[in-house]
This record gives sequence, structure tokens and C-alpha cells, in this order.
Amino acid sequence: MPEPGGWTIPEVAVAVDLAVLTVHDGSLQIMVVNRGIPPYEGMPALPGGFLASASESLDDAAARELREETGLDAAALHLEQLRTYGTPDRDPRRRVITVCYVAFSPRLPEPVAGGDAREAKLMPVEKVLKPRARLAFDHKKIIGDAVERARAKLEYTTLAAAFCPPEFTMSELREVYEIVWGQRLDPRNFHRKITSVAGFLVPAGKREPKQPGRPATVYRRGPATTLHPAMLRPRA
Amino acid sequence: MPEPGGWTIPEVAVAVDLAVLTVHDGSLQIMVVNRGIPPYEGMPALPGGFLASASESLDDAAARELREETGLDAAALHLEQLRTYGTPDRDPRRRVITVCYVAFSPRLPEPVAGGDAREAKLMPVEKVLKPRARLAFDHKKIIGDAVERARAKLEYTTLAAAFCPPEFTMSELREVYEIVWGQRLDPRNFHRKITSVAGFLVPAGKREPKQPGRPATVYRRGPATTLHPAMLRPRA
DNA sequence: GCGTATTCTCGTCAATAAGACGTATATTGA
DNA sequence: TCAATATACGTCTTATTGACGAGAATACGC
Repeated sequence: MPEPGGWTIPEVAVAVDLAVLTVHDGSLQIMVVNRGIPPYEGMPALPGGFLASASESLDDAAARELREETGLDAAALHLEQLRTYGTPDRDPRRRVITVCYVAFSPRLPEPVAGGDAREAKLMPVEKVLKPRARLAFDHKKIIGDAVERARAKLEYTTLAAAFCPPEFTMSELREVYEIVWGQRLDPRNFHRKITSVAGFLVPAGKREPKQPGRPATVYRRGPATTLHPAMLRPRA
Repeated sequence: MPEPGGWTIPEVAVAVDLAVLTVHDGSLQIMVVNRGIPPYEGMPALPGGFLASASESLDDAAARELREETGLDAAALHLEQLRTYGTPDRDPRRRVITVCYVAFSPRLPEPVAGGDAREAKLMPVEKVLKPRARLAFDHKKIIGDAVERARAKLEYTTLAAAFCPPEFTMSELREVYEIVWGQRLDPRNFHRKITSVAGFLVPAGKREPKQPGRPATVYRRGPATTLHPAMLRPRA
């Protein structure tokens, strides 16, 4: 809705940033890159960048940056818009608003090497969110929002399976809940609740891991996307 | 993260749009304006517009557009970011991405006159979302998302009170739920659930309306923001 | 003034879901 | 073979929901 008169549309740069979450080594981890240029040079930041052109869609830009900076394929993981951050002074160079996405990824194949000069690596969210930890821009707040989104969605969607490989056991799924929520869950009650949700998991066979103990049923993701009844996290 | 070389940041116009929802005349209604200029001239659209300057924050822009186009005060109602829409072809003139907000407003004082040449009026959401209804840009989809946000937030927050005047009765609150969810609720169970949430409502006195029947307790909003336990909508 | 319709408020009861926990089952490793 | 371990299933108690009964407090017609 351009106004009449001499007013012109202000110059605002549009970026996308990605909060890629995964469960690794017993903790919730987030993909960060080291900034190669000022501002915040050398500091950890979320992968992301400006739109490549005026005709690139936001979702496409997110998928492209994900590929370029972390080597991951957007089609292989769950990617959704988080929210948009646009405080006028969030970038010292110029006005930038950034449309942020959250991604939920299964255990990553490798400490994925970045396509750019930067290096992509996983860091525990717990460490990144510490009061003394420093991140570029407002990325610390973004990560906080992303984690809260993940915690909330585990309650009423089947999203936890997005953190698991194609085939997984009940324990692996429970571990996702425990790590994302930061709480131990009773394996027996968890098993009962999950199996009571129609279409969440479909059995795939048995397996015999190196692990001692009775072998677990192997499951695949079912067609369900929402949880009924919901799995509310225990409240202290 | 500007790239080296000849690449320049693409020109993208940033707008904010508002989905102002209210409960009126027994239905959920949304504030729309009539577009005075092409494209979509004469068609209903959400109030909104471009950033006024490169230094205006997104929240400020939303509050300003709300005031300019509908005469409402952002401080007097609940305003929160919905999501950002940025399909490349959503505006035929140029690339525009719009950061959308939802507002929940009590019964509005008047069919508020717009500040601009446009006229702001309320329309039932049910009517606007009909397959044959036409709205400017992708505003129909935005309204759908806004309504779904409202429906979901009623389940686990005290947001319903934001649709009520400062003082209200249990029936008025229940009517909000019934209208937003499009379902009748049992008054007795509703009363029990709401009063069981500590800090949702605080009594303010009695009143004797023209209505027949026992006079209802008048409540004000309490300090609580989340609902425990949640009020899940009945599922068909 | 009086009964009746109306609406608010409180209470009951069965069905469902959650939390705590007991235990049989099936495997690994000493 | 036996201990250790993890899975899978069941029980019990308590909390919450949904359906509904009924008293309390008012307006209105007669």
C-alpha cells in the first residue's frame, strides 16, 4: 500500500536464519556457524543469510541457506517458520529483519562441514543459553524461542519422531522427550501413552542390539501428526 | 551477512498487516478495510501498510497502522505476531513480505472510522472465509491462520478474557469460547473449569441485568496467563 | 402479590487419563 | 548357569472430564 506523495518505501534488508535442533550425545544441540566477517566476527551465530534475489521465496531461502551452510537437505527434515525478528538496532550495519525457521533433525551423519568459509558445528543448547555465553546479533533469544517451540510441540504433536532416524525404538523416542524437556520420564507410563495414540508409531520388526536386556520393538513414524490425548510435560 | 563481490541485497518491501478479531453480534468478526487503490481496488483487505521508515520497529509499525486505519489503541488490546508471509508473487507490483499480527479486542465501541480514505468495518469471519469470498492478496489465508491461532490459544491461555470488557460475567466469557470455537459448551462444566484455574478471574461484585434469571457474579481479569489444566475444545 | 420462566451456581456420578510402581519376559555378559 | 539389564504389560490410586440433577435468585406476565 504505497502512500501518495514523496514518501518512499524504506530500505530494509530481509534475511532468513535457521535454528537447527537435534538430539546428540545426550543433549539438545543446535547448529551454529562461526562468523567470518564483522560484525560479531569469530562469534557463533545461526546459519542464515539474505535473500538471494527479490524473487526468492522465504521458504526457498531457508532451504538454500540450510544447504549452503550446513550441507543438510530441507526435504529430509522438519522445517517450519518460527517468527520474525526486526528490532531496528539488531544489526549495527543497517536495518535487517530476519524471518527465522526452526528445523528438527535426526542425529546428523557428521559434524557437517560448511559450504562457506564458515564452519558449522553442533553446540549443546544448555551451553549456548548460559548467561555468559555470547552469540551474534539477537541469536541467543532466537534459540531460546526455538527451544521453547520444540518443547511445546512435543506435547501435542508427533514431532519427537522427527528427531529420530527412520527406524527407532521406544527408548530412543523417550530419550528425545527426556532430553528436550530436561526431565526423566517413567518408561512404563511413556510406553503406555505413546502406544495409546493411534497412528503415531507402526511396528517394523525386532532387533538385537549389543545392549543387554530384552530387545525392543522397532518402529517407524505413523501417519498421525497430533497427539490425542496430549503428552503434557510434568510440571514442578 | 553480505556476500563479497558484486552481489547486492535485493529490494524487498516490508509491510505489517493486522488481523483484528473481536466477538460481536454472536459471531467472530474481523476488521477489514476497503482498498482505495489498485491492486485489488475496492476489495476488502486487512488493515496494514509498509514500514514508515527504516528505523521503525515491527511492533511499532503494527501499532501505528492499527491506530491510523482503525482508530484502535494497541495498548488497550492484546497484540501478538502471527507469522510472516512472503510468497514472491503475493503482490503484483513488487516483492513484498508482510509480518502479520493478530489482535484480540473486546467489543468495539463503534464501527470505527478509518483515518485514511478507507473505511474500516467488521465482518463475520465465517462470511470472509467462505470459498466464494474474495479478499485482497493472500489475506484470506492470513485470516484463516489468525482464527486458528485464536482457537488454539483459548485452550491453554487466559486469552478469552481479552475479548471481554474489563468487567464481565461467566456467561460472557463462555460465549467467547462458544463463538470462537463454534460449539456450545455446558455452562456448569465451564463454570467449574474456569473457577478451578487460580488467578484467571477475580470477583468484582454482583449485577442485575435486564436479563431474567439469577444475577451473575461480575469478574475482572486475574493475573494468570496460562490455563492449568488446559481447556481442550471438544472434538467431534 | 404470585407463579413461572430463566439463568446462575453448586453438586453428583461414571468414564477416562495420569502418576506411581510391581513384575514377567527376553536378552547380554561373566 | 546366573546376574544384570532393558522391554513390555498390568495394577492401583488419584485427578480430570463429560453428562446431568437441582437449588438459588432474579424478571416478567397475570
